[in-house]
Amino acid sequence: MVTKETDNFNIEQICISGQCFRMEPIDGSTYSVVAGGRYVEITQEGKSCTFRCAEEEYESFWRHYFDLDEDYGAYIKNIDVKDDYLRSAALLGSGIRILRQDLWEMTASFLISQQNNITRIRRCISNICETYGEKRESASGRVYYTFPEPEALAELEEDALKECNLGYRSKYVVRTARSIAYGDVNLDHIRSLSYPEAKAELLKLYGVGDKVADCICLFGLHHLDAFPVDTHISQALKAHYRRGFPKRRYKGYRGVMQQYIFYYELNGKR
DNA sequence: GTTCAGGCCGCCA
DNA sequence: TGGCGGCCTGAA
Repeated sequence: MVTKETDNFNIEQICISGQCFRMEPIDGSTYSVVAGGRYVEITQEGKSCTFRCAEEEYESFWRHYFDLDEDYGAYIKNIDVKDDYLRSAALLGSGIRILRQDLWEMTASFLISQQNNITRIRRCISNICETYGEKRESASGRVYYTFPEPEALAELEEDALKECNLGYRSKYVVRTARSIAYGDVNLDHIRSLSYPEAKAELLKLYGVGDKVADCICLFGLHHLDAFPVDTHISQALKAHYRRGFPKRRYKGYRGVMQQYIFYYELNGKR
């Protein structure tokens, strides 16, 4: 058990922000997270966060995974005081962080995300993990499944993942798994590239377009300059930034602003 | 019953 | 280079 005081960290907001599909509420204030072959339960009460894992595991993995060494308050403080819309969005989603998730898992996940709803995306990924992932048990006795390696999916028929409810996205994931497993695209190499270079390389993957590539860069490579434009963001930009989003002002952390806007659009209009 | 999801591919002008 | 039809499926 590790308990930490946190700023600008809210596990519920992160869960429903839609960047991680393997995080879910267990009860009111406790969430489970599967990442990097690990499992943890997190309980938050105000600023106090309790991670149900050993101190060593928190320090070596989860602290970095949740990007807890970064000062998101500084990003929020830099928001244009005249930009009421962005300030409201950042206020609502001030507990969001850009998680440092696995590159391959993000690639597959955002291939699945296209033209899809978040509820179904979660189910698709859960199905894939339970069918092709590795079954494990946490110290607390909870059974969970890891995300399968590309090699495990590369050998499948292109339509095999329709069994996991992927629909037409099945061949995107299988072909991409092959490209990676057979070395046509090297993820380790991509990790060493700049944002534009990495994006160009990801665009070679079948089923990866401009938007998905940006999501992979933001969530799988932590390139905070990536600014994925989906239907929601596109509509928000039209409504609130007639002359375009001031990307230059937020250079270096545009993706954080994108997440505030995305979260605000989906959860701000109750 | 309809619409529409965190789009992309393939085809056509 | 840009526009458009088609695509699996199931929440809402």
